[in-house]
Amino acid sequence: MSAGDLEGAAAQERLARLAKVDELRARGDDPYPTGFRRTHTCADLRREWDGRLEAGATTDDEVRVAGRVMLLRTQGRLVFATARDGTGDIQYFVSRADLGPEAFARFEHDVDRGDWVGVEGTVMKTKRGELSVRVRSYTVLAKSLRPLPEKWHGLQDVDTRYRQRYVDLIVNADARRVFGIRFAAIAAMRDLLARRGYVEVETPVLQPVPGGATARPFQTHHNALDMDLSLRIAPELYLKRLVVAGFERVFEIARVFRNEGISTRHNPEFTMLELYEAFADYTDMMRLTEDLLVAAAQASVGTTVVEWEGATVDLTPPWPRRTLLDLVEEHAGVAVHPSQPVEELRKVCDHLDVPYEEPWGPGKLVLEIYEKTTEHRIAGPTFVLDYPREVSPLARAHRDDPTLTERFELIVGGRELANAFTELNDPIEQLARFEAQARMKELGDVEAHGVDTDYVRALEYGLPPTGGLGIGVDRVVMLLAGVGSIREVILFPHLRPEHQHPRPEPDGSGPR
RNA sequence: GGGUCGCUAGCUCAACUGGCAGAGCAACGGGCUUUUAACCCGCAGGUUCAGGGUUCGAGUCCCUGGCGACCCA
Repeated sequence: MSAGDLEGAAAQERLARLAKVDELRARGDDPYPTGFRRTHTCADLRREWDGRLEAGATTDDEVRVAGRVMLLRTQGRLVFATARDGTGDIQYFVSRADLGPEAFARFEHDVDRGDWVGVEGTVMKTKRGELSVRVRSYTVLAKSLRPLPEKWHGLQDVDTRYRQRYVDLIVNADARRVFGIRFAAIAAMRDLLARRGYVEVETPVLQPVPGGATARPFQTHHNALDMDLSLRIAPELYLKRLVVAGFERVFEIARVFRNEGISTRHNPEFTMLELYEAFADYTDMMRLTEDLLVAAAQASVGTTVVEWEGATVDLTPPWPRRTLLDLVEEHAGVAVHPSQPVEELRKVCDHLDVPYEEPWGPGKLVLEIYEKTTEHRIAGPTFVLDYPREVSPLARAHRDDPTLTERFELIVGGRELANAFTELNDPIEQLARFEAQARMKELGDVEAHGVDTDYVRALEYGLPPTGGLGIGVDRVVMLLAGVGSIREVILFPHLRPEHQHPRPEPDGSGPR
């Protein structure tokens, strides 16, 4: 990699560090050696010695540790360096008396903040009580060429934080905290499902008929087969094929792709936990949702009461269960039902200032009224039950009302965190639902569900009664970490290209 | 898609109503044997996001564009 992105002082500094690389090599020291055998991590050192050494104590305990130099304090013939590894940090106590004048001068000159440095020495505690390694010899393990951001304020520029997440993670403890929560939450959910006998599976990302959600897919092309494929918008239809196959409990932590705008709530690729359980229905899925989120919260933040977007969210179960229609009546002040004629519902929309489109049937109109007037006001956690059948092409009709489905969404802070239903397992009805979606697609709905005839064929072999659940992992992590933007919980979020200078048009008018 | 705000040294930020582009950290040179964002002295570092315009004079005002943040749809 060239330094084409560096100018001025930064380029100068990089050249100075490259000169140090050359000097190391000239002396026979590899600035990028093959390895370093360490005896302890920083956490090991603190665990074994921190409690039993007094300030000023020295030992003969030999250790080898390695870390990135995060802070350097030189004090005449002493250097104090704070080094950090994956477990924590430790101070290197570097003394001219211990190293000898030549090696000491080399250390002062060679080592910059940001370098990876391994040391060999003895464990001690300074007069001020800081556990340290008294360094007898050191090895540069990886010479850094670029300076780290300011040591106190860290890296603040959000654009750079996302583009160079590695730097963000080096210098910003809060970024490390957020991703620690993410990894712990995912591990906890995976563990809980494994303990309950769920099998983790992998299903196709490249799909000929993207299904399982209403969303625009990314299109791609397989050259050898000369066929168009889509990146999956959900793993749902493949996971249910596996339930047909006899896997009674399956799940996948699936990266899915939706060709939509980018915002604080949307990234074009995000992570869903989807699971299916034979002989369960959506009420079982509610209990499982509670169990999963409580496990994730306890494992990652140690509590089920969290602060999010200025509100306190109490995840202690059970969570309220409210029907969508009741909630609309409560928040919009109108009783609606998908059995009403379209004309009546359009009048309600006009009254509530909810825009609608010509092809929408009563179910879609009811959903739109809910989303525009009610959903964002639900603090939650609340299970919103019984969505209209017209907008739920994969969910089983409600046992008490055929215009509705046995489906819920979990809403917290006005946002959908999970979506679940008693699965539709009647192949004839599924085909009819697909065909209704296909008609919507013909009328211009780019998000309408495609007809997956192989999925219908699978259903014809018999899908047992099944409950299914999808959890928006990124949004759950946002909740647990208390952050407002999905970009804060995705390691490498999508951004526009970094360097894009306007290219003058031939007529001189510039880009549009 | 619309609106508001932002972009100044590698990083974090100043620069009043249009009037000499600055500080701290980092770097570089020097001092300092118990520091914790160490400290002290010195030195260097700029296409003020890009392009155009107004003006005696633009970081600052206007226009176009880029990137980002926030709000709305």
